[in-house]
Amino acid sequence: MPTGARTVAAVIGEGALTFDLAVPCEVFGLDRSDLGVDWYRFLLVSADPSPITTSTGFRLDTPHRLDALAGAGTVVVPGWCDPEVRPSAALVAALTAAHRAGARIVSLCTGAFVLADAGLLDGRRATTHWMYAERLRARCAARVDPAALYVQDGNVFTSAGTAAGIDLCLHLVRLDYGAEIANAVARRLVMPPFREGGQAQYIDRPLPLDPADRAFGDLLRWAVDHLSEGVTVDDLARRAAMSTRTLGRRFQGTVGQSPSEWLLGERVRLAQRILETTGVPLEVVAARAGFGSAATMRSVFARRLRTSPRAYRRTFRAGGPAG
DNA sequence: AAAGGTCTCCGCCAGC
DNA sequence: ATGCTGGCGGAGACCT
Repeated sequence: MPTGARTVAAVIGEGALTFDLAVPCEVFGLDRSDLGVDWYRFLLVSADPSPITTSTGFRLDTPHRLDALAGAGTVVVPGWCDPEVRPSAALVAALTAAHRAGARIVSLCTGAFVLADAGLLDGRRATTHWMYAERLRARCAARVDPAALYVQDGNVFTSAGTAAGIDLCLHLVRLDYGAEIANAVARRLVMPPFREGGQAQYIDRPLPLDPADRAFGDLLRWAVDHLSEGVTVDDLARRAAMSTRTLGRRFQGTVGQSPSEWLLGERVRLAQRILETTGVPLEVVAARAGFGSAATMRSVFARRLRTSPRAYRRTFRAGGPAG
């Protein structure tokens, strides 16, 4: 591992959004030596002459300048004041140099526009706050996914609106220190270690009380109530009296996921609850959550939670580290 | 651990 | 025309 790999630099500028800039400070910048691992070295970097004035109006004197990016293993760009304010040539140069040197480049919310202007998103999958997705598409050659909470494409990471930045930062911790440490940090932040569903569920919808939507809600409730019976996509379609083709489209439009993706997420969520609250054998947990077998549940946990059912139970059953 | 079988997704297109 | 629907089939994910 190259030197400085555990160094995280967050770059802010005039008008920095205070919540966004606080996210990397909180996740990477606090002393967490009590977790028993060598924690990150965190640098708050200003791209503009310091002190800068934040979006909230208070002034912030940052200890580092752009040259600090050179040694960082991870560079985070929190939400920028306004996507129309273009990053300076010096910032673009520092970012591209860091990327060339192998650093992970991370944006939170509208920070994605800075990455776009640096040419780092071209040809990649990316996301940003859903209100800005169209503008980001127009700005660069990225495949913008407005439904994701965060997207990793190689060593370029982007996340959706403000709070999703926490999800992404926890994802980075998970990559660096593993699921248990990431979960411990999540508990400290009083955050779920892994949020299901993407930002589609937070996007404003004009007709929330549409009868069709209510019927859809009933369908989802029915599915959740019958998870242990091994509900399939066909079952859902039959229940909803529509073809699987139409059901798939409705799901994508309403939930932001495919039916099976959603089903799997619900099974995982149920299994998590059973693991947290009972000591029943994993076979029984799998059956109750509607997985075909404990082996299937295990592989789904590995894929979606980056942990095993057993490890999950060990971490979250009764009395983990205090919040 | 690998392979064969099943399920799911999604673009396409025609029908209402 | 417009918009929703649903069958089809290949590709690929997923399960056993």
